[in-house]
Amino acid sequence: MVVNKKIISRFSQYRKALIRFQELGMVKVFSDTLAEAVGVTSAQVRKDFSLYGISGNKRGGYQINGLLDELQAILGKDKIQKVIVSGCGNIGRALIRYTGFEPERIQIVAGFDDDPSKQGRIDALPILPLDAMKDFVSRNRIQIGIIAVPDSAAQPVCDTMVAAGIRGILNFAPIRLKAPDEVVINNVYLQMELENVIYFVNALTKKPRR
Amino acid sequence: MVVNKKIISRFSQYRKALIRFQELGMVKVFSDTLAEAVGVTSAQVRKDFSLYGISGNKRGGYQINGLLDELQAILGKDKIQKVIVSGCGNIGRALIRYTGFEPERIQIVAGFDDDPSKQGRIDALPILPLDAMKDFVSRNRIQIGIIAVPDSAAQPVCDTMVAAGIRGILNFAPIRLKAPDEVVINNVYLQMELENVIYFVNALTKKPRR
DNA sequence: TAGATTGTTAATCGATTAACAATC
DNA sequence: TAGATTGTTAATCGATTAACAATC
Repeated sequence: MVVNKKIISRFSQYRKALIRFQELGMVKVFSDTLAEAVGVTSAQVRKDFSLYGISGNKRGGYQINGLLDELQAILGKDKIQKVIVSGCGNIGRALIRYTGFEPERIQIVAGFDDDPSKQGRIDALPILPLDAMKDFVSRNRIQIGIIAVPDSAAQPVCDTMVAAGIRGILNFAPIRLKAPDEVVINNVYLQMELENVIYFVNALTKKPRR
Repeated sequence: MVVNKKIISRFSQYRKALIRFQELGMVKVFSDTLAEAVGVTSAQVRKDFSLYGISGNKRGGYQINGLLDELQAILGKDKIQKVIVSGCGNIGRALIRYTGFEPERIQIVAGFDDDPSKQGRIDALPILPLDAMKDFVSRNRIQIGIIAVPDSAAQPVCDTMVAAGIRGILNFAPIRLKAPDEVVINNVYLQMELENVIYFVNALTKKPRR
């Protein structure tokens, strides 16, 4: 992968901050202001932008409107992104019902689960057996999938997704998935994130200063 | 913060891999083998261990048992970690019901939500109003909290947690929380993780090679 | 002993930041 | 014009890796 994951995360955060600024009626912004809002240095902001050929005005900062357009395009916000979810247990169902995606133009269009008791519909969203994935994905030209199944099912589900034509996966199973290089995989390891917090809390309480 | 977040994440992963190895009946392991399982270099593994004073045998690798004990201690697995969840909507409820925490000795002991329709119990777990947090936290000596409330409520809930004595927070709200330096905050920005996948999928499909 | 693996040092790599010339 | 901010280069910082002496 050529570009860094972190710069894209920052773009997401810049975007969020800019939307807030815009709502406050602001029209332009300095690298300094944006940096502060996101918690990075102003050099970082300017570097990031220049790396993507985004330029401002030498003394007037950046036009929020134009800047947002550029970021939207980079992040693929210019069109609605359709996503499927595999595994409709606790996490899967929460994601399906999660209201934070819609305003970001991310739309979950179907769930998949082989447990018949979960098939049918969740809030108007069809929940289908895994068998139906390939057909559904190609028919609707889906590129992105979320894996929210238990450990043991994660790799086979991943294989099914890849075979169905999915190009990018957000994985919640605490497993390192094997997939061809051209498939993008991003892992969200919940226990690990929590363990991280626990470690640092323990570390700080043990040696109070240092 | 003195130590790096990434090394702790790797410790979590080493630990998981070692448990798998142990289940396979393995007794000792080489840095090479462990590295492969986690997807890092063997130098990384040895460096990480030596940084924490963990040593192996010059020709016999590492004893899995002893290694696990050390990692458990570092990660705070030597005792059960009690955690509270604030916000019992989609995400909060999913975390409460999530079965992946228990085997990791992470125990969610209460939920908090000011919506009376959510108060009561979820699967035997008490769901209380935020008012009750301070008392509950100090009585049960809780140090860790999860924030799974909508944007606008996140900062006040964070303040409540800090006031109640919480030392570490795992935050799911797409917001940068403000808290005193000694409070550890780890953010899980779900939209951002998905946006990352979307970006790289788009980037790869646009310029197929490079 | 010969061979293999650790532990650590030094080299490399990449990302962040400081600094400043260009310029509006 | 004087002042302020961008865009970029060079310096710094930190993390990863290569390499190898120590040693079991």
